[in-house]
Amino acid sequence: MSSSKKASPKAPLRKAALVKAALVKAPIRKTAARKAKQSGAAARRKSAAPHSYHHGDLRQALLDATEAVLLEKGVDGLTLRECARRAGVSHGAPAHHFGDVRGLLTAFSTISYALLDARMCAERSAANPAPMDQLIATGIAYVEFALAHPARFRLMFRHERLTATPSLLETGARSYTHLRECIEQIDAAEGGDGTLLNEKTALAWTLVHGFATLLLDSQGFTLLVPPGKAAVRGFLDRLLHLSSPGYRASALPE
Amino acid sequence: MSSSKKASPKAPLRKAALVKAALVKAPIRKTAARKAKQSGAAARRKSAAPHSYHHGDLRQALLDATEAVLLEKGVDGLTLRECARRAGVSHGAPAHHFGDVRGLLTAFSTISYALLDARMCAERSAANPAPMDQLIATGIAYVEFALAHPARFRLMFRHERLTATPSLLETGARSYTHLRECIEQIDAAEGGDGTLLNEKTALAWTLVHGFATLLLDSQGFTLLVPPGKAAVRGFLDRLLHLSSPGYRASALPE
DNA sequence: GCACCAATGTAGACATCGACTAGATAACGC
DNA sequence: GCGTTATCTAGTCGATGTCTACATTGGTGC
Repeated sequence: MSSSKKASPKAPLRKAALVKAALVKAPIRKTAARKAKQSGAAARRKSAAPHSYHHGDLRQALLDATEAVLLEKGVDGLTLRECARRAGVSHGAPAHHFGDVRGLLTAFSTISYALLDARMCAERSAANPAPMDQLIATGIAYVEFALAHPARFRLMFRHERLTATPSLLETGARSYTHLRECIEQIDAAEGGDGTLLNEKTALAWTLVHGFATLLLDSQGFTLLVPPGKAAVRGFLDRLLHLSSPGYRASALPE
Repeated sequence: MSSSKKASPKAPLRKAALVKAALVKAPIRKTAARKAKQSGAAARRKSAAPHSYHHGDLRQALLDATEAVLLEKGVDGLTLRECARRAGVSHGAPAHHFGDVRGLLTAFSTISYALLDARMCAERSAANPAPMDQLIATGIAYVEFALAHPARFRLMFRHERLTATPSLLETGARSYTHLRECIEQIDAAEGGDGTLLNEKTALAWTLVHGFATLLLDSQGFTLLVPPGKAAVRGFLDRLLHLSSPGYRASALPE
């Protein structure tokens, strides 16, 4: 039973369940149900606002709970029931908003991609307008998002846990678009003829994604990178500069 | 085996369970247990070899089952009980060899890292001895391992599902060592003074790891890369060549 | 006002999972 | 042979995702 723990706020719920169990299949009395409802609402919302049987904004509450659980336990430690508990709601309630766990994770990932896009936009517009600086700022934004939201970032690429909805694909494509635009700007500034644009875009994406992924998931890689947020940023900056001839090349070196 | 049960290989097992359940706490009769044992062994091994209560090589059988399940269902679809079923053994048996599911996955990952190392060794020794060719061959080996064994590769970096045993860390460090040696060879050939060696190693690792990871886990990245194994290899080759000035640089460009 | 309805939430059931335990069996050293 | 140890079976427990039946609510149409 979901109310098996934490005596105080959920006690009435458990009491109602016990009453029902004792009556064995008897119809739930409305009075008991009403009491359970009210204190349940009290538990789920700290405010003194009037409660109701319905949550009010369960969808957002579940997304918030998802973020909290992801932070604490990672993608694999996340369960639908835990999110429901944190939202102060029964374990079946999320189904009305997200269908199943894939639906919840997909919605959460879509939001995460939008956050990544927002960060890349912000860093890009704050950076020097020189094309290479634009690319570097965009790449750093990508990595810093991953480091700031590791569980979000990991989930975004766990497509076996997600459903490829149109909005997920659309928001997911935006980070690519940013990099692509930067590469095209560099190519134009260098008087390039558009050769190797796919390769150059892939090089930039590969670099920032590989860096973020290894930093998050490889013990050994961490030893290569100096500790501290500023030092990591500086290291990444050097990496991007080391590869900068590749973005300007008009033909393959060597 | 007095009871005729060719219909289902597990019928005798189930029957024995029912018998035991019916007797409720009564000691298991050795005759029934023996029958269950023998046909259980028959189910687990297709050969006509003499069966025994003990599997003989359950550890390897579980690792084989792990590979099969990973191929079919991915890391998240793998369960200890499914591996036990495929090995023809009860669901508790794996605990004696791997402790828990983390132990099984850790052992499997250690083997996978060794396979990656073997592949990198082979490609490296088969390549042109020129330092840059050595690096490119090593990088391609890394990516081709990931593409050939996607579930293995993904598991290797899911450290929240693994235990950092010494052998895992040791085998896991070898791929880094390969890249590092290639970078040092290039630096020596260019008459470098060893500056930026960490950055250059990270650049190479980042590139191949990001490429492999994106190719496996990003729908959008796949669109950048031409289809087909040879085309992917060629694309990666161009990426590595594009970044080649970075490995030779004696200082940061620009 | 008011009856109805779709949306939302609760509670229980079910199969399955990982982990743990007690006990059965086999292999091995003596 | 005999005892010790490793291996395997079967049962149990709490937890999970999903499904279903039912309760509650807010709104819509009359």
